[in-house]
Amino acid sequence: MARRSPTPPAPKISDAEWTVMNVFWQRGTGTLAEVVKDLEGRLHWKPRTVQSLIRRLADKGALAVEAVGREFRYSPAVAQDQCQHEESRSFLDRVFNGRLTPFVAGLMDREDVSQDDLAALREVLNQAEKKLKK
Amino acid sequence: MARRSPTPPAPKISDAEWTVMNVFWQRGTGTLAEVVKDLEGRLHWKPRTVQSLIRRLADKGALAVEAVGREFRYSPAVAQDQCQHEESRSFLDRVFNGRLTPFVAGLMDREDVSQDDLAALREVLNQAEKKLKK
DNA sequence: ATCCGAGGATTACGCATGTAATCCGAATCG
DNA sequence: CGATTCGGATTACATGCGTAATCCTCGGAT
Repeated sequence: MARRSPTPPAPKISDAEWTVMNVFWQRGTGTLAEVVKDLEGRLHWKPRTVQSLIRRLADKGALAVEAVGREFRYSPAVAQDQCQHEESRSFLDRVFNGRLTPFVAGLMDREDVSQDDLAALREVLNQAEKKLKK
Repeated sequence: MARRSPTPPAPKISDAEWTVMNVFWQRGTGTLAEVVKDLEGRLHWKPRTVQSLIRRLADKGALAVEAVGREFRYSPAVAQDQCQHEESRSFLDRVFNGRLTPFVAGLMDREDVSQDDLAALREVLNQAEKKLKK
């Protein structure tokens, strides 16, 4: 499996920060209060904690900040795809020596996958094959 | 995709520690010197660094220690499969909201996959399907 | 007997992370 | 107007991590 060299690497996002970025990628944009709202229930985090994470993300350039009146509105400054891909690569390299197949096989072995998932995966493989042939 | 509940969770292994554990899982067992030898060239690490990592892994129960004369011989105390699976789960949950298909699709989209890999993956899917039916 | 070198034990040290608290100023509620 | 509240800025603080250095001791080379 070969690598292509894409855009410059996105900032490194920590575990907790991923939780926050996921909210932004889903909403597109948001204020502190909105994000806190989105997270509450699922998470025990105090608003201060969320604010800290947002700040760190802004500092490392993962979130863009726009002043709106008294407060700030944040939006993702990095593409979800790219971050996901970089994480995927580093995960595969670290844990599976870079190889995708053993990863998938391991999951299939230890978890139950639905027929639907299987079908979706087959379709993904077909698309990949088509791309290859082109 | 459902989860099964397996054995008690393995100790959490950091990035650098994965590098070391991979060596042990491959060799089966090893002394400090052996591991240092295995790593040199690929890595800039000083032997002291390797020793620190081994110690931490032993402390957290990922390596078993057996005294052999003056030195120690270490071996994995946790199964590679299990660690890989736990990492896989936490990675998928964090980055892909737990879903395997988008992960695979993303990789296929941004990297080139060989025919061989595609075939191997199809085979994995077939096995999973067979398991499902049973 | 002596010195050296390898390993183990202990210690280091700066940066990242998770998880906030405190301080401050503006808007808001009464 | 005074008190409360909310967001931003600054600060906190234990723990983990990456990456070693020091110190000590034993077994081997000279």
